[in-house]
Amino acid sequence: MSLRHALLALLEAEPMSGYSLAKFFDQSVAYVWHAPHSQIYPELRRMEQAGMITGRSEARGTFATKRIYSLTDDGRAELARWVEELSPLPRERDAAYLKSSYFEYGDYASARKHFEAHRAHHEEQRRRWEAHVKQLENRDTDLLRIRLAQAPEHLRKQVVAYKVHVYHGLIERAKQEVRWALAGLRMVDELEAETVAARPAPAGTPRKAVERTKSAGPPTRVSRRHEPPRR
Amino acid sequence: MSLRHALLALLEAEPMSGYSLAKFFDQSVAYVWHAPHSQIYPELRRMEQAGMITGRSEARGTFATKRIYSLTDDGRAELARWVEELSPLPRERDAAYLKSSYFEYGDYASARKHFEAHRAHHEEQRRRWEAHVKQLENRDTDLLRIRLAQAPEHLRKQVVAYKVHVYHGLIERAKQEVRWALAGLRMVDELEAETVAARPAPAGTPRKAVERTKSAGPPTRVSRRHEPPRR
DNA sequence: GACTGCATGTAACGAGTTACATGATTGG
DNA sequence: CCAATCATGTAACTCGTTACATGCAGTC
Repeated sequence: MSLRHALLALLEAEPMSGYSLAKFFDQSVAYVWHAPHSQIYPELRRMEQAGMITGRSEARGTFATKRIYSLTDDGRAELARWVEELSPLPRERDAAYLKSSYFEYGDYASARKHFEAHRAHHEEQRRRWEAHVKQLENRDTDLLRIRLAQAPEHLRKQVVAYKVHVYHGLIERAKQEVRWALAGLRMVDELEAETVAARPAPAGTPRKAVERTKSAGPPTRVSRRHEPPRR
Repeated sequence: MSLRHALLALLEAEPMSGYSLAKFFDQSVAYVWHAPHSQIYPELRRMEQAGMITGRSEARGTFATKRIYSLTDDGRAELARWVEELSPLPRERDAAYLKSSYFEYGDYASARKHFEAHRAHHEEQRRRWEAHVKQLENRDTDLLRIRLAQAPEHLRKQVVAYKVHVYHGLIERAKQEVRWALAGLRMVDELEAETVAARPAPAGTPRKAVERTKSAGPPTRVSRRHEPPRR
């Protein structure tokens, strides 16, 4: 139930409406745990039901109202409990790596396209995280300012340090993914070079022809060969 | 829909029952994408409905039967399509890092406990992946042998290479996570040392006493401080 | 005859995604 | 008055988790 606890942590900084919560969420927690507003509003109602937060309606303009939620003691206790508690680390589930395991069902161009996209994605992520960690280090986000203003002096250092450490971790991860993608691209080059070497084409033959050069063997399109196993 | 395509890929190697599928799954794909059998059986039925696989019932002993699924041409096409297709990389969602961002709500011991568990988990993962990649490199798993026996010669190298690359990536990731956890532990030490320095205890005072040494200020247990925000 | 492995499921729930939907307020 | 932004939702669906449930087959 990470969403719930992320919301508790945000409300610990300051009472807010669901809308502001969603805004702050996008600018902070969402870098680590994404959630759309359609998940936030109902969760807030469930949390209120469970007594972790209370909402009071506040006027907005003449006719409209908004609902401001604040933490209850139970909510604070739940937040503390969650932070203490070791949660089981999730099972591995990585769609990109799964697909990469089966690139032999596609061609070299496809493998390259995927590794290239992987690289681009994680470079972008890295940029975003680096920008954000810089803000954190300068204590330059709205949320952090609020939090620091409230935290007792001896905790301020920790408030920043833990978050910075998390973002450094994310950045290193992103770098690792970029390295992995680049190594993947090099690997594809090598595999292709070997294919070419194994089937030497007459000088000047365009690269494309590689697919169907040898005449030996059955018509071997890449994904053929599917008789039921003889046993 | 990664589960579906993982199953297609397994069936591409050899027709199998749901049960064997689940077994092979656990010994291969599950290192990258975990799924329990309760998810596999219904998915197989849906895939049959969709025409990607066909099942025939086969006798087992005198009374029992089992259902053996094989890929159809549509299934093969779907597998090829999926491998070609760029799927959007998933949004970040990391419960452990999220919680780490808020370690200031717990005490140093709790932060240490978490980083320590993180380290242990990823060291274990690394061991498992290293063992598996060794098997892959030696072409020493049942599934890989089947696959290699069927694959046209020019694809064999790729079949192994892509998988090995994936596991190398996972191993590097695990190492990175271990480094992150260790850095976290060092950080906690530093934070605690600073706390001690800021509240100098009489020489000879045992470390434990740090928590309640100074008499100035309110009774400040490390994880206290949860009055509603005064403003 | 008991235990282990083979074989296949259901049901309830929780979490997350995408799309649709509506209306008030504020500032230019 | 129009657009952006504040504000709050619902509905349908997919995916995944956990627990419960059943029964045959082979072997010691």
